[in-house]
Amino acid sequence: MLEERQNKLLREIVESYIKTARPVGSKALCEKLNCSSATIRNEMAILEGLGYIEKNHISSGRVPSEKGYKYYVDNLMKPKELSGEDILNLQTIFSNKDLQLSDAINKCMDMISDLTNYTSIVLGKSSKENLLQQVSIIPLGNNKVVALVCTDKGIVESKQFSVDVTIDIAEVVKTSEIINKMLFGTPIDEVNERLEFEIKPIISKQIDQYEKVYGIFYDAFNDFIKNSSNVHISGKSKIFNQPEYQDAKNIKKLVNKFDDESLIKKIDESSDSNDIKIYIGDENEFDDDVTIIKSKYHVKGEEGTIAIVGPKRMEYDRVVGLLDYINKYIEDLESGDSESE
Amino acid sequence: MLEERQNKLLREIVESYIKTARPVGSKALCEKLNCSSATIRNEMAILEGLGYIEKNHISSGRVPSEKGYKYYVDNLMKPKELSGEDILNLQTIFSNKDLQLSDAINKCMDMISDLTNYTSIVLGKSSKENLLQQVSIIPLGNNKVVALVCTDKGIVESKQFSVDVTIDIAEVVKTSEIINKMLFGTPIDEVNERLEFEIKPIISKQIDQYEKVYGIFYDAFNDFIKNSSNVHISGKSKIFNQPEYQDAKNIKKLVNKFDDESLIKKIDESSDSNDIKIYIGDENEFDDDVTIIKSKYHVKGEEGTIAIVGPKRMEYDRVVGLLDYINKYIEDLESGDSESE
DNA sequence: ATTAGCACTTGAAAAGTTGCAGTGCTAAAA
DNA sequence: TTTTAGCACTGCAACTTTTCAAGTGCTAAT
Repeated sequence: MLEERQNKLLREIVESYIKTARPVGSKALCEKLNCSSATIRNEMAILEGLGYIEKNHISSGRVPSEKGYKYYVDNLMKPKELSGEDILNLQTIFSNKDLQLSDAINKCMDMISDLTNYTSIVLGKSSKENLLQQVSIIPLGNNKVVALVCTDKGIVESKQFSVDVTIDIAEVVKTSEIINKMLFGTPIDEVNERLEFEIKPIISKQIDQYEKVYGIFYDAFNDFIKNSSNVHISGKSKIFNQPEYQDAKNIKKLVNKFDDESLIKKIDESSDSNDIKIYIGDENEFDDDVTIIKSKYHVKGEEGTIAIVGPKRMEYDRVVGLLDYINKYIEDLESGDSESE
Repeated sequence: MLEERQNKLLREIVESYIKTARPVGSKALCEKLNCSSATIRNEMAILEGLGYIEKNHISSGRVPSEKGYKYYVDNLMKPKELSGEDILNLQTIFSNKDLQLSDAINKCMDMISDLTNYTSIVLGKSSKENLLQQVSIIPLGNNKVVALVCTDKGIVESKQFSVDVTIDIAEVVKTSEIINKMLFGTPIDEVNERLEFEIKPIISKQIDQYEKVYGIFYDAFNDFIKNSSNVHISGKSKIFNQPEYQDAKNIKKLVNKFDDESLIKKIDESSDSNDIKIYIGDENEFDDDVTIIKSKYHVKGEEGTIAIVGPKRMEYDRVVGLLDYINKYIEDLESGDSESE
């Protein structure tokens, strides 16, 4: 732990750098700390020795190191109260009852991205905790059918199949009825197992070509699990308004990363707690030059991660404040269950 | 129309510039045209006078103007034959019968984007020519239902509703049955009209709270029409490998445009013909500095636009060749209807 | 422990230097 | 009439040099 004055100094350096993106010199801080620039230089030398701040070159001002940012967010920063306007905006989005929750979250993140000039990401995973409500077969004619899977949370995925001419579509429908009767309420990610061990033996006796019919349902459920993780990114280009993205190389590097869906999906927060987590620079897997602030949400069987991607020189207090607010809102939803028209 | 040698000269200039992205000088073309650099300079002066080529500055080589590119694509260029490898790749994608057509098109465009380092866009509109196959109501409990709409082409959209406690869900289901009986086969964009004038009078007699029940279906169909235009962009960042995107400003400008969905949707080709259309620079609404090559596809009730976005200095012959191939394939599908496992 | 003062360092911006790739024009050759 | 060789000229791009401001560390005095 640092001394009082060092804390204050570090905070001033971090906040000034966040605001201006320019290295901070000793003179600029005289007033704030009520002492001379020489004193500040001495203290700075200490902070630098401890690794909290850095120089770009020998005669430049100081810039926070990753360790410095970390110390700042852990010890010096307080989440910022939202402005009345921000609160109003967010409430407007949430109060729109026509939006499904996931859409409301997406809209919020759009707004945050707009407000902050950072990029925001929502990684929703809807398959977990979803229970099979109903599987339906809709015949289209021309030997095609649509199989659709609906869960108790109202999430629907559909898949089209061309069925072999040798198969009687009535038998496919019959199978769907058996599945509905026997597997209703099964967690969606366990359905295929039960399909194999419980349903297959039954239909093998009643239905010709049961292997092929089985395949249709197997594929449909598989598809559900695969597709139901969805990604929403807002303001991919917002972050490029930040002064660290002035040259082509940095921009391209990041554009490429935003374009790489598998990389984006890795942002998914693995921890269970709903706390806000901050990953600065090297601490995140996505990109060394950014900070990612994430938090998880769980609500009514949907879960996911919301994340803000910004430069390391990010307005930590503000972003944490915003995410705090959203989290609290979602939690209220979950517990209060204040659902009515 | 230009003279023979001028045609040849312009073609060489355009193709050289496309290949190298460097202004073309007179010396470099001596061999190709079998004459001295002085002669070429004279001809160049004429082409410049006519507006087909330009100089960046007084002592630089020549660069094609937009008019020059246009003349090139209209008069000088021949679509390039695809390499065996390209054909193989495309066929592999199309031969995968598990993919719905729209997915296959998306995959193709992904591939083209990879192959060419341009960005490709698919704007699908699936609502047109789609006929109502079935509307289903799946009750979820907790006074919620999912309404889903399926068309004869197998396209499904679903929407969740909280139904008023005063409404009997059985009546909602009953309404869905009436709709299925009466409106089966109705073009999806006409359903809501018939819903109002044919269904509403009927249910008004049979069902309590028919206004609210009506609203559910009305919203569901509306949603279908709204959501069923989908956008697929591949290789948003590919185009930045092109040498014209070396500086931050250009990149940001384009990143912003790719991020603006409403702008992307405007790319939708309005003409009816399936021809390949080329919009160079100012000719397109998207961005002055790019060329967009588009074509429309219609197949089995799905229609849409595929587009390639590249620098004006684009390999026109190759891209046109690729799109030609895809178009031809889609047309075959439509007429031949070669559908079997 | 703090501060004033000073020599020193560095990068960024401005100004200057050079060479090259390409031009237009003229006059001669075909 | 068309083509070509030759030459003076131009502008950029890349490189070097100059200048300047901002900031530092260290020393000695407070």
